[in-house]
Amino acid sequence: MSYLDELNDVQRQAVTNTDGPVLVVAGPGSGKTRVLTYRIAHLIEKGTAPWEILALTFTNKAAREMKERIGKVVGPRANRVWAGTFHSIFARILRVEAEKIGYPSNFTIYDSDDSKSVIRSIIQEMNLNKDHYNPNAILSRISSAKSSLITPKLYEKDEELREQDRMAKRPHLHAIYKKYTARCKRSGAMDFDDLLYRLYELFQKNPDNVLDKYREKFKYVLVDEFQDTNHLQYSIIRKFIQYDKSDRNICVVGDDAQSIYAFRGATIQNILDFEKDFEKHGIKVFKLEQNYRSTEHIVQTANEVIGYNRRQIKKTIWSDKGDGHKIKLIKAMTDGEEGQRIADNILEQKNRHHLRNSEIAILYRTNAQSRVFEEYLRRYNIAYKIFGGLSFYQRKEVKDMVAYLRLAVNTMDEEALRRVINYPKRGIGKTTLDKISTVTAQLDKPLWECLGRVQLSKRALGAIADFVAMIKSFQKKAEGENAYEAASYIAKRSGIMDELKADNSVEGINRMENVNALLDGVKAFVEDDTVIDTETIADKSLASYLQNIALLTDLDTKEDENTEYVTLMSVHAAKGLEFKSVFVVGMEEKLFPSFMSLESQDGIDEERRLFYVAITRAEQFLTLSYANSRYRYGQMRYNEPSRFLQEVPLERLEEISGARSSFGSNRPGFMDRSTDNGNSNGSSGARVSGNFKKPDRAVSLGIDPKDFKPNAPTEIQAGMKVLHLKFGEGKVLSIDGGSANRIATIFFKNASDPQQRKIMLKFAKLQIIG
DNA sequence: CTTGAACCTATTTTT
DNA sequence: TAGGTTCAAG
Repeated sequence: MSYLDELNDVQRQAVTNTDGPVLVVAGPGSGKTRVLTYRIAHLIEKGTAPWEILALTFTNKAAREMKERIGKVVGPRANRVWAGTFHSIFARILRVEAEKIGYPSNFTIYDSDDSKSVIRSIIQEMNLNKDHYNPNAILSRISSAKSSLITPKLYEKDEELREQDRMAKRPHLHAIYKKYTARCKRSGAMDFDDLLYRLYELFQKNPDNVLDKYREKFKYVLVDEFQDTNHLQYSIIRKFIQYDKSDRNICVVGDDAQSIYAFRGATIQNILDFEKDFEKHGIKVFKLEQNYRSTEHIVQTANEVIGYNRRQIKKTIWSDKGDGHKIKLIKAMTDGEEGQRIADNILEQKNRHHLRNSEIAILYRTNAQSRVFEEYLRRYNIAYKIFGGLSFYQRKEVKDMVAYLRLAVNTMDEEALRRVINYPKRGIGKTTLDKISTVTAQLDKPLWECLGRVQLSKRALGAIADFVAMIKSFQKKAEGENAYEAASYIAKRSGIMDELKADNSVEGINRMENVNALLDGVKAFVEDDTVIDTETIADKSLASYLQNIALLTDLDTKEDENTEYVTLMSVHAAKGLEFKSVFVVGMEEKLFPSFMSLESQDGIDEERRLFYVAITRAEQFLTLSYANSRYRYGQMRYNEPSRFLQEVPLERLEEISGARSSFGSNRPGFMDRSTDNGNSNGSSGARVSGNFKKPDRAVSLGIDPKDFKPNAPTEIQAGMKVLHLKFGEGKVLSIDGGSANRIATIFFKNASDPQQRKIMLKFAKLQIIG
């Protein structure tokens, strides 16, 4: 079996030890996916039927990738492996079994916006103080309750939780949880957590011995990114595998150091528990410690940094790729300067090291940071792509359209109903809706069923009757026609199309295009005949379409034909990816680590793991940067450099950038490393000295801004001597680019690294001096 | 019931 | 800053 030759010793062990419980601890870049996929391929080669294998991942992308790579070894059989995200696999099982626990099989899946909206309306209904009852906080509280298998009843009885809520001035949280649950149920809806929780409930109650069916079906279970599983997910996994006569063929793969979703209930406790739970059953542990991705400077920096965390599984990640390039640190005065300097460096790397755009990534802690980088990359004419932010399916117009589709499939879907009952405007306003809501709350029936039972004005009654008739016609279409026929009918008849057509603003046209794109997507769904996964029947109904998109995110939209762009994304989003050159920006206290994490050691530890993830994305070049000041919420804020910067080994750091001289000493602002042994972290507040205000560069160059009179951009020509406020005197070496976008390459004799800079004349202020 | 203007509030987020 | 929500007047 040739694929086994592509593995190192430990990897091969992890692949061929197929029976019994296995834990694979896999460092970054250690070939984790390869092990997982080859293990599955190996199982199939040795005679296991693909559909007897269950492989759980966290992202659609990971699942897709896995199937692809299995396919390369075993061929199209790979498609019949039950490989998918926790949510999608469980949803698939629930579609079949939901009625056993009182849900319709065509249940709606609520995304977190829907969940929040439910919570908002409950808060309103209960007349609670909005200042203390923040939907985000409440949802996360409910979510973690579910993830810990705490039902509303248990929550009510749990004094500790209740006390926490009282302390946070939201004593009625348990009541909200209860109502929320009831409301989802009467809407025939499951939120993301329910897809897990209801499956657990199903297995726990075990009607018709449904659990046995799945235990027998799945002979082998594999879990990717095990460190990101929560208690609930592990409980379900145990249901599948941990019982009397089980062979316990389970393999989990994970890295405790890369656990960055604790804020969503993930717990590395699961890894520790796993070892304990399967101790008696001959658990085998394999550690993948060789990093095939990065150079030693990068790997050792990562090792050093993560060493500051408490509690971790012992492992030594190493690389045989040689030292490579040192890690760069860029110090900037402002966020704007940071943006420019990063763009400068990207340009330089492209020139000097011949990197392509696609080999470069800028990673930040928060999505809001992308703006400045966008600005400068655009100026420099470097193609880039921003990931994250609002996804296609979260756009208002798309959600509106989808809400109609959802309603046509499941009229119990209250969130969809509320969303569109008066959009486009049809005279069913707040007052009417309030009256209906009151009745709904009394009867505890789906809102849809209450529409006819409310005392209302003639006008309102008429409007509602029209609306109901319309939705019923949609329902008929959804049942009788394929998804595209139904959807395009609904788009027209609902009035959405007319509403959008009427708006001729740029945004309006954009919205129209988005709805059309959605319809195109439906069409593609109907026409697409590729088999996505096992036993997928050619169900082209609207219901089937909705099931398909509910669990898709942004990344489903097909890749741009042009892939030559610099990647901009949050560190979270970068997990699992790799780039030749990585810029980790905004390395400042209160930003990275985030201010929300500063209160607890656990919080800091998680941020550090996040930093670890960021570092280990880089193959050859790693650049860190921070700014002394940046705009936040429209206000200038001063931040100290991130504590994590002090944890980067000095000897692996390259002192660079024009800023060096203005700092004076070797590592200005950082206290001597020896006084900080990593255990005294808690009281770090005063550790970083405040000497970060650089003298104004212009002043230090001896130029008085008053004497500086910049010339018009068009006057600048190659060969001229010019003066720049920041960089001082320089010589224009060449000029590229068209009239409006002329870029000058200028050599500044007094600037340090890089002395040669490309400057967009349109924006630059240069004075000709000769 | 609809509209516009003041008002408020901000992490990360595989699903 | 930017966006969403809320509130008071049409």
